[in-house]
Amino acid sequence: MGAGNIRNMEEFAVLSGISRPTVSKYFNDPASVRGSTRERIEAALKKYDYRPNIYAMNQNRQLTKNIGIVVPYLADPFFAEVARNIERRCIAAGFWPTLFSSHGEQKLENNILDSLRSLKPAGVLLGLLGRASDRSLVEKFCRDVPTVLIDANIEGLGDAFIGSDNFQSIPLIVEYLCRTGEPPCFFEMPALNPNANKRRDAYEQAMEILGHTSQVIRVKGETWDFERIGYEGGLRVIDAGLPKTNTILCSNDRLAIGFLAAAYEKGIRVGHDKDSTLRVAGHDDHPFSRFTCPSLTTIAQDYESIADRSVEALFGLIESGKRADVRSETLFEGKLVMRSSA
Amino acid sequence: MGAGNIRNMEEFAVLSGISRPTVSKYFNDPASVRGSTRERIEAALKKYDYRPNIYAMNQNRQLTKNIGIVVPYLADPFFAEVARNIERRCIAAGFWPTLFSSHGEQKLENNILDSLRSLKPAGVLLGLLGRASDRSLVEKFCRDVPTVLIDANIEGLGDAFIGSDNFQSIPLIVEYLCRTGEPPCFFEMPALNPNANKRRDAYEQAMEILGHTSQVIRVKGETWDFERIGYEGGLRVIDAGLPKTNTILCSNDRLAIGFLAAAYEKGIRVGHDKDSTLRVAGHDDHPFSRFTCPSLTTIAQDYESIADRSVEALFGLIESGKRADVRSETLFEGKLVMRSSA
DNA sequence: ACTAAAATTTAGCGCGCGTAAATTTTATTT
DNA sequence: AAATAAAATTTACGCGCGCTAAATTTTAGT
Repeated sequence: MGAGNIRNMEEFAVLSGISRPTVSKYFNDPASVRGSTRERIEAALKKYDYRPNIYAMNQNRQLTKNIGIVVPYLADPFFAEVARNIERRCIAAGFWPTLFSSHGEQKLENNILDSLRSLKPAGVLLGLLGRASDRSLVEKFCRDVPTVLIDANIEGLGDAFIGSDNFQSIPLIVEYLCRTGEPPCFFEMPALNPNANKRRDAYEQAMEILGHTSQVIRVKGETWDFERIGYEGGLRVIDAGLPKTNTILCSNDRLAIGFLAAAYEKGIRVGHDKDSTLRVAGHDDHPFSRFTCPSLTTIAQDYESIADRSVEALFGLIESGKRADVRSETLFEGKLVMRSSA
Repeated sequence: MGAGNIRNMEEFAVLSGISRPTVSKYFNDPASVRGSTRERIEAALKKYDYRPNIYAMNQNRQLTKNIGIVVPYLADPFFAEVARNIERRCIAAGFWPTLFSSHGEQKLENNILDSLRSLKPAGVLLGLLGRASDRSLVEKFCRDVPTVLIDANIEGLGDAFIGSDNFQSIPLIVEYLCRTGEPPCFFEMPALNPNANKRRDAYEQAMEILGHTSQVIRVKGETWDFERIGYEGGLRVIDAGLPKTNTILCSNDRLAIGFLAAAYEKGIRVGHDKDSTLRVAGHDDHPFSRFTCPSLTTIAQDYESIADRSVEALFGLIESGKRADVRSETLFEGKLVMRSSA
């Protein structure tokens, strides 16, 4: 018996020998019906391959099973990886995740929030652009929809924040670099989001504690093509004469990838060995950092834990049915990944 | 006047002084109502900020304004880039694109097709896993939903295919490599989709025409972590003694990135200059290929044209209201991008 | 066998909108 | 200005399911 025959839940209910309200209950939560009932429904399901009309389902529901996942820039494999992990967990929990990318543009981010409103999601995992975000618009959104912020911690926004602890990870790698060679200068990322400034501040703090002088390579612009910024910045730095140190800590791996390209092009050997004249380190453990030349010493963020905790936090909100009394912040520690570049 | 006041289209219609069905018509196509009517509705829209309930909208519609975009592996920036371009065009045309990634897994791909069915999309842009796809399931899906295949051309599936012309691009780069140095061997990608075999075949053809002997470095496995495969393959090839040529054409850039990492690690200098002992080329012009060490000579696929043409093809299908009589195949030519690696 | 609790069924309203058919308004022509 | 066609609007109905309350059946425990 094919699919197209069954037009609605009523028909399917008759065919499965169960009343429609019970079938409805089953689709809302299979565990809410008796085992024997569940079996009969599932037997009919295999036989007739019916699925409820999601539009009719969600129309009169105060809350859907939808979950929005928003990332600022999907072409960044870091976010692709985060999104993938989150997606999987949502599906496993019986939700419908929908992935959106702002592609670095405020206009798109605003459109996404608009669309999300229409989707009446049970909750949203929101990776904001940061500085380019429309603060008041996002604020309004967060008031209306249970929201967990990820990656970029915009003060006061959302019911919770899950991200990485820059003030742990940066000192960790700064100390490693100082132990094993010259104290690093810091190649900052564009000030797109709070992570940018936090990482720079964490660097300066760590350097001060260790008794060294900070040295920051500043960056203009607000674009997300970090490789290019790292590359061009690298060329500039190298042409203008290297900083007073042979060690460069990049604010993230994508910058480091660009920087490595510049160094390579300029014939400067990068690495922690004797033959090298420059050390370069990154932050994030970007999926491709294992395959840079040389392989990149960096801080690994725990994608799985971040995804786990984010989804947990959101589900907590959803299940409680109320909004968070206190905005919680969960920061994960990064792990030092020692490879060849520093 | 705030937002929350208006509960449905009826209320909004009263407030705007237009009948509900006309308002409904407006939301379906603003151009379908008289100019004066449109102005009154839009004035009310600014004043009251109402938006229709998408679930109620789509419930009784034979066809929604949804468009599904499916890619096999979103963590690959190539697909992220394709998806971004397609998304933009769909939005511009007033559609609701939804992005899905199979993340390399058949089970996920099947789930996505399942979900898509429920979404009743006007059409789908489908980048299939390829060999890992459930052919009969996809076939069924394509019968039910207007579908344009992208990237991976699975024979007979979908109403149209848009992709790159491997039999143009591979000979192009093979000839370039032969002109400028030793004839290349070919580092194949895992046989995940038709592109894998086509590129290898195109290589062999091109070599034969040029009077050279083909030499293929074969690869086992069916995973999407091409960098790792390129890296491990690179180590193997280098350790076992290089092939009879100093030139390696990789089936795609991600493999090349891994290969470059292996070469670097082994202290082998890659490039087209005199000091180098190895040349490496790729295919696709991956967003990061500009920043490899050395920068990667490759074939650029025209992302924008591919996105344009895919969306055009799908809109054609949607507007015509009927399915394609003949399955069309549109192949875009690649352009040679000469950088430092070969 | 009896009882309380849990699950299911019956019955029926309402959601917010699409849409066909009937009617009115507007634009065009004579 | 009247006639006619075309466009816009109104009337009226139905979609598929959520949800609830009351009635009934089934299950589990004494």
